[in-house]
Order: sequence, then C-alpha cells, then structure tokens
Amino acid sequence: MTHDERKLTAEVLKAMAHPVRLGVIELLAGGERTCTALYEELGCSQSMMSQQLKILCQQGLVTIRKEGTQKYCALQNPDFLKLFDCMHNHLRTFLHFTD
Amino acid sequence: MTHDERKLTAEVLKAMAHPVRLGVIELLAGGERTCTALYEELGCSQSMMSQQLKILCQQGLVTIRKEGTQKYCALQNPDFLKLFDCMHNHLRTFLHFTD
DNA sequence: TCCAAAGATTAGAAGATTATAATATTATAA
DNA sequence: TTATAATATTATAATCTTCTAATCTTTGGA
Repeated sequence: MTHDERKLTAEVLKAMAHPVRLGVIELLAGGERTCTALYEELGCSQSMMSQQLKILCQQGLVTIRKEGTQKYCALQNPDFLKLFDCMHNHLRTFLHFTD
Repeated sequence: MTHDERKLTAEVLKAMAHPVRLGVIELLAGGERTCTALYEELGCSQSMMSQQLKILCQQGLVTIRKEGTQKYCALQNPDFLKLFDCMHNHLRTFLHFTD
C-alpha cells in the first residue's frame, strides 16, 4: 500500500468504527431499510442517524435511493460483512470477550 | 452483534484506522521487526511509534517480545491481513481511487 | 561504574468526533 | 394549499485524537 492508500483506508475504517454505524451495516446486511427503520431499530435520534448515514455514504459503504418521501439505504459493498466474523473471533480469542 | 460487541469492535477498527498503524500491520505481515526498524521504515518519530504500538497492542493486534535492549513486534492476528485486499478493491471500485 | 542505544512516558496545543437540540427542506395526501 | 411525515442541516458543548517536544527508564557493553 502506498501512503495515500493508507490514508484513504484509514478514512474508510474510521467510517466503520462507531457502534451506530456498525449497527447500520449489520442491519443492511439483511436488506434495504428506510432511515426511520434504522434509527428506530438502533434506538438513536433521527438527526444522529442522518449524520452517520452521511459518513457511511461518503466512504462508499452505503447507498441511498429515494422513493417518494422516504429514502432506502442499502449496503454498497457487502464484502465488508466478512469483517464481522473476523471481529467476533478477534474479540473472543485476543480480547477475551464473552457475551 | 450485541451493543457491547459493537462498541468493542469499533475500538478495534479505530486502532487500525491510522496511516502509521496500518503501515505497522502491513510491515509486520512480512515478519517480526524491532520498534526502531518500524519507525525508520515508516518515517515517523520514535515517540509516535511507541504511542501507536501501544494502541495496537491494547486492541490485541500486535504483540511485543523483549530481547535484551530491543523489542520485537509481531502481528497477533494475521486474519486482519485479508482486510487489505478488501480495502484495495473498495478504494478502486467504490471510491474511484487510482494510484 | 558510566555511557549509549532502545524504548516509554508525559504534557500540551491543535484539530477532529460525538451527541443533542433546534431549525430547515421536501414530497405526498387530504 | 396546507399539514404532515421523512429526512437534512446547522450550531454547539464536551470529549477524544493527533503530533511534537521534552524527559524518563532500562539494558548491555566499554
């Protein structure tokens, strides 16, 4: 990786590194949802969700399509889902996390 | 993932989300190195490297073994290396990055 | 014993992120 | 055309992060 590539990669990782944003990615793994569905399921404010979705879109992780007064969010790169398994193992193996 | 798990996962991702820290992970993919070798190869200060290594160790990404006056760093969980490919694709496909 | 090399720690300024509250926009239905 | 539901924006205080510079600590060799 070049230096520039590391800088951009750091930005993408930062975009994932937040409980709400991880929650969004996980929910979208199960298919499209509206913004409202996302903040209701994750228990955060509308404003918070809107701000977090912006960050996810900017880093190419989520796309949004408009339909009437609603917006449907979807995962843009489902490849990142494999990270969740990896993390699950990491937490248990190296950080001794147990539910 | 539970809420707690998402919080811990966010911490691990944050620990990776920095150009120097990504550089360390990448270099260690090629095998053990001393702290000095790392900061020389990545062109940062000794103090910076020491601080960044601490973060990587705290999140279980790197381990350090002592040998005399030196310390050898190694990757603790090489599983994360697959992220680099994933990122490489992501930057090109979704963020239109070209060297 | 004393020095030098390797690494850790601390402090602090500058900048970035988070979360909340308040307000603005937009599109449809009545 | 107005009210309302859905989403975006802006502002702000509080909290983290980053980076630099200066100062420890530890270990092995002269």
